[in-house]
Amino acid sequence: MFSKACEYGIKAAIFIAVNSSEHRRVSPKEISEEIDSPQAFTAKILQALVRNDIVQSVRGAHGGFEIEKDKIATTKLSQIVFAIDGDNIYKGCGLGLHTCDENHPCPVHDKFKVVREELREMLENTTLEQLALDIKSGVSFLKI
Amino acid sequence: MFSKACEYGIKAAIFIAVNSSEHRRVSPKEISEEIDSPQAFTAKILQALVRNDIVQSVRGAHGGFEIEKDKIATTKLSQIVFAIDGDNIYKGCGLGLHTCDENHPCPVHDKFKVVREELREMLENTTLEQLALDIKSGVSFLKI
DNA sequence: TTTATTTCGGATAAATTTATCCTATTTATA
DNA sequence: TATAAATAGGATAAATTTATCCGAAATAAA
Repeated sequence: MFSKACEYGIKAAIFIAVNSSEHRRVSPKEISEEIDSPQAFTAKILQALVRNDIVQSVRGAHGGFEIEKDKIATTKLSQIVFAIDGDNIYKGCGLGLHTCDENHPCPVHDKFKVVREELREMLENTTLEQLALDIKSGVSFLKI
Repeated sequence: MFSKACEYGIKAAIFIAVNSSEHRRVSPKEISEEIDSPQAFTAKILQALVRNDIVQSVRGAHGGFEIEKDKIATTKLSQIVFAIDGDNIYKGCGLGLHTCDENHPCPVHDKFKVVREELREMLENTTLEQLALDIKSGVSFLKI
């Protein structure tokens, strides 16, 4: 469904959010350990999140990654997915046609529309804050 | 969402179904032209569909690919997807956790469940016949 | 100002997916 | 039985995704 990069990106953002809410910056090393992902690759994905203004980075000693408090509440899952995988997952044609719309639908266009719409809504209605809260309270998990 | 291989496989199966319903066998060349896919790669995918007993092949002169009439009506989209991509798309964890269930959910487990369920239902309730009929009547399209 | 710490970013490698090529095998028919 | 027409399948290549490595740049603190 999502690329590995996107899976790591989502989990990393959640972990950063959890720690930022407790005023702790975290390093790629810490992040990759907590979300069980390759460190250098995760660092690349973090760069993408920084460029897309989803995560803040602080270079140098005592640096690390963090997310502003307001952003934790306002950032949607869709923004993270978009920053890494683009919007093809909930916008593109299910069978890869270049043009696929009501006038020129692929064979699964109508049936797919429902699923894609459900996915889009889910991504747009889920905030980093909600996901981080469940991790903090031990209701959900980032690895294993 | 689906792999390229899976997209080609679905479109190929629909095209074969359309032609089989008119008692015509089709070749990989014809198929790849009609669904706009690379011929040799498509041929590989057809082999997989044959091995999974979704499509029949007839070797030698006047051979080609076909689908038995009953199978057109009973084959579900889910079977084609399963034969090529497996069931990870609607069974696996959205964030790639090895274990992800009610007892040990990933952060998006509950929210994802709805989408995955919708997808699974769609794939299991859509038959090749339905898709082929829309192509025959010019309501939907296999390329462009 | 030097040093230690930390992210940034380019180069490269490994793995997987997508795609091509060529020969073997099968089958109908002349 | 020979030939032509087809699919099967192995080997290989190209493209993309995933992953690693290392030096450059930035920053806090000694």
